[in-house]
Amino acid sequence: MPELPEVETVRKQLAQELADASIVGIVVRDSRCYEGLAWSRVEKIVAVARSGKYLFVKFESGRGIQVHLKMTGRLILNKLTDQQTNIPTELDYEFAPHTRVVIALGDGRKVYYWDTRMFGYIKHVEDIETQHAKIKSSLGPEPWDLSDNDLRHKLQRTARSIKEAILDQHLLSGVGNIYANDGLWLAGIDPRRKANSLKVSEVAKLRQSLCEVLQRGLATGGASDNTYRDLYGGRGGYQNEFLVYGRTDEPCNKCGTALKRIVVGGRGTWVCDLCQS
DNA sequence: CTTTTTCCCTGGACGC
DNA sequence: TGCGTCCAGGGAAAAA
Repeated sequence: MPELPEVETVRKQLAQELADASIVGIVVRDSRCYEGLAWSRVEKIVAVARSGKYLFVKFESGRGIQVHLKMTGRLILNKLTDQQTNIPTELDYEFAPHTRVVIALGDGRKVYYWDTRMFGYIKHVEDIETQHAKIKSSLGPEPWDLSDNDLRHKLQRTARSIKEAILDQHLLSGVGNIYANDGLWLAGIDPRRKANSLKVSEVAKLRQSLCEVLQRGLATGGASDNTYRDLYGGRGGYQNEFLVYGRTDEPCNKCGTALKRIVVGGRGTWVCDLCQS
């Protein structure tokens, strides 16, 4: 599932590949993955931005597209040649059964929106800056963009579990199930604890831990345990170093105790009974 | 305002 | 082998 590190990985790749590029057409193969009016004109791309798990591709005209990959979405670039990279283009997304939207670029390249479960979408908007601002204002800050004290105040206002709280994009943005699980383990905090029961020192430790696991995700190109792939169809590396996520019955990295899978807020949750009490 | 519930989807896992 | 059932899960929207 694409979370902040995965989306940021794609954003960086898009920004590099689409600099000075233009879109000359969009073919919608499944309208459930596309919102907004259809259009056919040349749109020069001027920026690719991200807030939380949302992507914004901004056009010179002021228009743009908002993208959310949700659970299984991928943005895949088919290059005319791939001599600049060692990554083989083994998959042809032109004919892939789950390719939902095809974006044609002015130089002949194509960007494919691929999504099996179709929770994600591309949304075309007339005023991308206003749309970006609107989304951003509805999101909480990313873990490195607020102080320990600010986080503590936010957490004190809710009676939900700490895990549900940090997964709430209105409270904190960018953190999904993978990094929430690993961050809580790194901080030594039980995900079932009430958010407003955390001590000052625990809030600081949690924020620090979330920053750490997100940075690690960024450094490894994200987690490809499931369907996530980067812009070139490649895998990230974070799935090879999950701290607890998905590791049912495997030993805790700190104490060796078998990790357990529980359910918190309806989401799969992995804990070490000894290290997270 | 806060919290809960429902819904959107399909591939893969599982049971018989 | 094959069929039916269950489950994963981000976020919008409605309901409580």
